[in-house]
Formats: sequence, C-alpha cells, structure tokens
Amino acid sequence: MNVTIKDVAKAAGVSVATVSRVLNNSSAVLPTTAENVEKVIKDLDYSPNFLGRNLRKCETKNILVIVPSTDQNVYSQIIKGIQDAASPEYDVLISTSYSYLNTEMRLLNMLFNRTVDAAVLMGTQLDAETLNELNSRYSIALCCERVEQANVLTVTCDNEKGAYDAVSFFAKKGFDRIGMVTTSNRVISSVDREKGYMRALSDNGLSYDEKLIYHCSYEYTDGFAALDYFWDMKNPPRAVFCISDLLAIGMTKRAAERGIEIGKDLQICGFDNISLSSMYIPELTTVAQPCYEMGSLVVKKLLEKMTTGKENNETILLPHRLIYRSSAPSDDGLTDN
Amino acid sequence: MNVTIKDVAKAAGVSVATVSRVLNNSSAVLPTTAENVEKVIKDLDYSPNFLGRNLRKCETKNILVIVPSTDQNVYSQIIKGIQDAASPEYDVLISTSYSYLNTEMRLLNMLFNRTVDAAVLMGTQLDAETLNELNSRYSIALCCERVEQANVLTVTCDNEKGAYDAVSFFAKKGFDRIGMVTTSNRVISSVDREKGYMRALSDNGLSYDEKLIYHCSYEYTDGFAALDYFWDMKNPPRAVFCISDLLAIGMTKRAAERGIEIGKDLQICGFDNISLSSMYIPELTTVAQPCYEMGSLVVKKLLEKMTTGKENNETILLPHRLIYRSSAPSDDGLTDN
DNA sequence: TTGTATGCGTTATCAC
DNA sequence: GTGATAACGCATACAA
Repeated sequence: MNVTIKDVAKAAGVSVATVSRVLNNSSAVLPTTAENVEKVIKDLDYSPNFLGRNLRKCETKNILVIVPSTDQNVYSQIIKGIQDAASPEYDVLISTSYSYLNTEMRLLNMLFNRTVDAAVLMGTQLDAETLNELNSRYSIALCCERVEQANVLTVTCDNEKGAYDAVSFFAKKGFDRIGMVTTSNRVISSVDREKGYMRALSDNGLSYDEKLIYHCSYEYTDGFAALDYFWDMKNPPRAVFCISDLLAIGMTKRAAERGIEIGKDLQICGFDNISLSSMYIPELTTVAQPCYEMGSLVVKKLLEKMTTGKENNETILLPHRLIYRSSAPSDDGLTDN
Repeated sequence: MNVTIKDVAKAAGVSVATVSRVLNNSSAVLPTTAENVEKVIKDLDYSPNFLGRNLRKCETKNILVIVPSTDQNVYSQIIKGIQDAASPEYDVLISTSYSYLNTEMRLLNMLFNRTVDAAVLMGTQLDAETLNELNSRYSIALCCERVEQANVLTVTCDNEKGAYDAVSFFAKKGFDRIGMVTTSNRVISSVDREKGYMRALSDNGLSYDEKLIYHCSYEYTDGFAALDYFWDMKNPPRAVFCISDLLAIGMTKRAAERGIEIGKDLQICGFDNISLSSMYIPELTTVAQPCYEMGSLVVKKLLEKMTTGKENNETILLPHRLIYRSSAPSDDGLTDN
C-alpha cells in the first residue's frame, strides 16, 4: 500500500494529529516540529489521500462540468471562464454527454456519490421537474441553455434580443425578405432566437412568411440543405439569420460550391461567435455570446451559493454583441440602438 | 447529513453488511431480503457515498485526461475514443492544462491524492525523468505526443512517416521547391514531422534549402506570417507542408486576403485532419491522425495494464492516412505506396 | 503545543 | 444467508 499519514507520523516521531495539522496548517505547531514533519513528508514523498480527507470533511473541492461536446462550439471558451473562476480553490472536471440523456444521468452520479461538490450543466437534456428536484438536494447551475419552469441558478445570454438585433440589422439595411435557419428540435435557445426573429420582423413592419423559415438539425452539414432550400425558391431571401454559427458556415460552404457569393449575393448572420467564425472565408457576421464571462459568472455565483448557503435561483442574462464581418453588410450609417 | 447505508439498514431491519451485499450483489442474499432492501433504498432515495467505498476499495473508477485545450484541435475527437473505451466501467474526467506545466502538475495531484485511478496525458509538458518517476508509481499513459527517453505506455501516430508521405506526394507531383511551416518550439511531433520532410526531400532527390523552412508558434494567426514569408520570396515555393492544420488554415486565410488561390497558385497540405479542415474553403489536404482509434487504444492498453499488473511501456504508432482535398493536387496518376 | 480517540461511509473478514 | 466488527486515511474535539 501507499505511504499514509501514519507512516509520516511514525517517521517524524509525532502523532498523526500533528502531521494533519501541518498539512492543513490549521492550528499552531512549533516551527521546529513543523519543519521536521515537512522534511519527512518530502523524504517519504508523501501525498495525502483525499478519499480520507474528503470523506471526513464531506467535500471534494471538485466541480463537474457537463458539456454536450467540445468540438466546434462555444463550450471550450466557456470552460476557460469556469476554470479561472474555480481555480485554485476548486478543480474542474469536464465530461461530455454527447447530448444523451442517459449519459448525462450517469455523469450526474458523480454528484450523487460525492465525487464532486457541484455541477454546471450546459445544454442539459433534463426536464424542469428533475432539475428542480436535483436543485433542492445538490449544488447545480445551468449555463448557456436555460430550462423553462426550472427554478435553478442559470447564466446565459439574451437569445431573444440577440436574434432581434441581428434581424433588425438586416431590416434596417433594407432587406424585406429575411430567412431563418433554426432547429426542429425545440431547444429553448432556438425558440428564444426564433421569438427575436419574429419580433424584429414585426417591429420593422415586415410580414411573416413561414416559407422563409427552414428547420433542420444542428450539424454543419444541415447548412448545405438550408442554402439549397432558400436559393432554389422562386424569390430567394437575400439575407438569412442562422441560429448558430455552425449552420451559417454550412450554408457558406454550400454557397461557395454553387458559386453564390456570401456577403454580396446573399447576406448571412450566425449566432455564438465560435472561434471558427472569424477564421472562415468569408468571416462570419454573428451575435457573440460572452462565453468567458458566462463561465466565470456561473461558477462565481455557484460558489457564492455554496458558501453562504443562501438560496439563489436567479437567471442572469449577459449582454451579447453583434459582430460585423464580411458575410453580411457593414454597420455603416446605422445609429447604435 | 445525507442518508447513509446505516439508515437503509435500520429502515430495512437488516445489517449494513447485508445492504452492502445487495448494493454490490457480491455474495448471495435471500431474494426476499434483497427485494426489501431495494425497496427501502428507493424509498429513502439512497445513493452510496463513493468516498467511503473508494477509500475502502482503494480505487475510484475515474480516469483523468489532461489536454492542452479543446478548441480547434484533435483532442475532442480523441476524447470520444477514450470515453467509449472507458465506459461504462470507468468515468472519464477531462481537464485542460492550457499547456502550462504548473497547471498540469496541479491536475496530476488528482492522481497523487487518489481522486482518479489513472491519467492519460496529451501533449504533456513533463520531461522524461518526471514521467518515468510517475510511471513507476502510478498508472499513466501518453497519447498524441510521445516524449523521448520516456519509458511510458504511449499511443500516437507515425509523425515522421506522415510528413514523409505528404512531402513525397508533392515531390512526385513535380514540385522541386517545397516549403515547410513548423514550430520554433521543439515539440517532438513537430521534430518528427520535420524529419519526415527532410527524408522525403532526400529520397526524391531534392536539395534542402533552409530558407524554405518557416518557424513560428502554434496559432492560426501564425499562418498569416508564414504565407507572407513564402510569397514575398523572390522565388516562392509552390507547395508548402504545414505541421498542423491550424497553421495551414492560417496560410489559406491570408492567401485569400492577398488574392492567392490555394490549390492553384499555391498547394498546401496540413497535418491532423481536425474537423475544421474539411469544413474550410477550400477544403484542406492533410495527413489524418486516427484520433478515435488512438484514444480508444490508449485506454484499452492502460486498463489492461492496470488489471493484469503487467508492465507495458510500449510505444504504439497507429497508421495515418493522407487525405486529398482541394488545397493540393489530386492523387490522380500516382500509384499507392 | 501536542497526543488520544472517535467517526466520516463503506467493504470485507469472520463468525454464527 | 446474515450480523458484528475491523479497517481504509484522514481531521478534529477533547485531554493533557
């Protein structure tokens, strides 16, 4: 077996209590004995077993972050914010659910069995009832994707307003037929972005045409079909708002294949500002989520909640930002709103 | 406090030992008592505290995976392979080091303090000596990036041969001046890829010209300067091999800005086959690493090592694949080698 | 300032 | 088939 606190105590000629004390520099220990113990610890290359410590203290200083995936999305940027806010007090453990409810449940076991003290759920598949039940017994928070009726600490951005701003921008630029690509899956962020689209149409005196809405899945390749759908209409929209950058990039890719020039023949705006959006050719105009801030804030609030013990189930909407790049018109001549 | 095994035992009118037995269905329990206990477990919504279990069993069934980052690289694809190979017996905990040695060391504490049973290190900053020391006391493995002199279980791909194939391809297509973009940082995969470049030149009767090598960092934006460097030469190379897709995409982006047509004026080949490489315009010719297989295999071998207790510090090179896309010539008229 | 003793929640060994 | 009970490694209340 490994070297334990007992071995250190024996070698140092003190009690385990004293060793424990120097480990946690909890109460006063004579400098000389402390020095001696530390020397032994180094000599024996002792490293405390946290299973014992955690069991005793009823805490692990681990935070679990469940993300659907880490490829081509906003999560890796959010994770950085989470990490920084948690460090150095807490370690952040990331796990991917691949959007499977079963996998997510299995990962949540780490919360139930005390492997972690808290969990941040991004794009959760859990329903409101389950979340509320969970929230009453464990420290959890949502990030990115809120859940309707869930009374759980949530940090996200104003998806409705983000979409509203993007679509209003197109309207103000003179486009009267504006398409939208959204998900068939009724994810709340998509629904919110659809609402923003609707409100922008209405506020700008544009009529709603259901043919201008294209429903599909999340994949980049779904953007191909979206482009074809719109461009093969009798009277194609000349501006399209996509509820995600990935779909927008899929459209752009397909447009290039068909010789359609994005930013000229067709204007496209995405949502998220994933790192890819500024790397692409052409660069993608998009609604930026404040990823780092979202990650940072959700952990800050969560830890606050854990230390104070005060209930806090607020939903915080962080401000988005419309980023003008080449896939859509510049913002010249428009006053800020 | 929470409901424990004791509470269940009391409520079920049996001993904690019996409850433990039904939990682990270790030894035979009367079906009727088992049924009863399970009912109580459900009623009390009991969930075993793994800190106790782990402490007792000296294992956590957790595997730590340390990655430099998850944005725009091969790691997210490798993680999927790791996850699948570990599941359902082990949980996979991912943590990002952002390539900081200090952070990596801090994360390795989870190994020392028994929060995890094993660790997979990707692109580690640790030196061979430290790794060997670690390997003698803990279950670790390297993936993606090997470390010279480190006698540790390693799964990666044949970087030298991958580069060799890419550069040979250019040579066979008639290019006699082939550039290379590599990292100033002496990372072993870069060094191996450079070696492959050299050997391909030599095997194809091409002379080495140090001016055709551009050294920079890892960032996508470093590709910009690389493009400028080559294109502003008196006699620019018409084919360039980049040791990473990200650098190749940076070059492509800058080329578009300058009106240089990649795949026509200039041929570019990357390395890695990150998901972005097939999404980009133009699509990137690249050397594909078998990411999923690498992740899957490293965990398989690691678990094998842990269960059998047999030492296994082999280095396994998985086969790469040259993927022909639009940023470089097609492979028409070339025989397979 | 330091040591002794107890308990955290669980599993495993031994009786019965 | 089941129940006591010791142990896992540690932190802490209490005694000294």
